[in-house]
Amino acid sequence: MSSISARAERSRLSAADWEIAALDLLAEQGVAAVAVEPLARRLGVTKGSFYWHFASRDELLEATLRRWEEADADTLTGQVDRIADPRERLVELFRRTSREMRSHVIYSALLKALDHPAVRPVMQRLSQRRIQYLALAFKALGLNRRDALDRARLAYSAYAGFLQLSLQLRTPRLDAEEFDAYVQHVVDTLIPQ
Amino acid sequence: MSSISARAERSRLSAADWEIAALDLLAEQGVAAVAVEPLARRLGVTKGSFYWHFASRDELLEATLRRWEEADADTLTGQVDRIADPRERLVELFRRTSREMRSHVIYSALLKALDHPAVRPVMQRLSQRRIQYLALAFKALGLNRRDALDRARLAYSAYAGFLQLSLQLRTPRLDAEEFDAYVQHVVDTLIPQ
DNA sequence: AGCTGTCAATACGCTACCGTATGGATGTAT
DNA sequence: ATACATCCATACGGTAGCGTATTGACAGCT
Repeated sequence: MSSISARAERSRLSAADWEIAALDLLAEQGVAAVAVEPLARRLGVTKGSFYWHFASRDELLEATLRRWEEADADTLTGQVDRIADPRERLVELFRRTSREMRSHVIYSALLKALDHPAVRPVMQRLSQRRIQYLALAFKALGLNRRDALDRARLAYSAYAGFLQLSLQLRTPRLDAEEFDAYVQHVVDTLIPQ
Repeated sequence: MSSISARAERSRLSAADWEIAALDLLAEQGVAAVAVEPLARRLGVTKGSFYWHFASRDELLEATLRRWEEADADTLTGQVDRIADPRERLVELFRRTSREMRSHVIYSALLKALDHPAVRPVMQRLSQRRIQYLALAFKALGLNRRDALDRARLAYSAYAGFLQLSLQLRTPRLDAEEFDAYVQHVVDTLIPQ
């Protein structure tokens, strides 16, 4: 029998469940799509549940971004930090960055919501950290302070811009081979020696 | 006398007036802010007027983008086309691009709305044209087809990314001197010789 | 003076979302 | 078995925007 309810099996939800679902939605449809009622529909509950876990939509957004920043944010640099040779480390960072995906989708979605007061500070911190990391790496390659910082800005801008262009614009998609060639070109152009 | 109405002097409006106002709003607050009722308030009329000139909000958006694409879009390349030396032409293009402003604000706002069906095709055409232009310029500098196209993609990505980062993120703002130095660094890094 | 076309005001219904209030269901401890 | 805390449903009121229908104001022409 049991017309108990549409969604059986799923037990009750925690705040974390909402945050994870919010991040999924964010990745798929952007910050604006992270709305209470759509999320509730997606989770098979009503917003009566939501407002038990969170005080407001903004609180959810902030929690979601916090979670993302802590967990997902800088796994990449961690992965290459053990590479001793500075040039190899940079090259490998570029390579890995070019293959990561989900993280970039979210980053790109957040890039489109920089006017939102909950998003901007997160992205400011993140960009700052990453640019500093790059600047350090370029300094290790022999560039002076000035050039290293400028090169880091350039590389990071190229990264952000490419994301927008390829993920959002769906410009004539590069196939795998073209893409690898492009990454190689970027490496050759932006990394000294 | 005359409590005739709040807004006196202003005569009646044309479709073009609405498009221009829409572009202003777009530059200031992004695509989402181009909404009928706020626009009407701003123009000191009600939407009764709007729906005489346009069938829908989308029609306004498309008209506005068309206007922008035709008028504002590629004035820059036109300005440098007469420079004979290919390297000087590219350098000058970079320099001028770095000083233009309003056009970039709009471009950057549109970059954040690439998921909108009225926006994407415009930006696709524009990016395509600009990347092709850059690729040609790099070929004139002696790069082979492959490298020229990749370099064009890289330069254009750096442009788009920098816009997002500096206009939207309000990252520790570069002052004029730092900015000029950065542009010079970009020129030195991306333009061969 | 009256007609007609152009632009605008008002009033309305509709959708999608936010947030609140209140009560119901279910598990766990006693 | 009862009591409490936890999680959820339902129903409500509010805002902001879209789009429509109807009527009004005014200018130019005849």
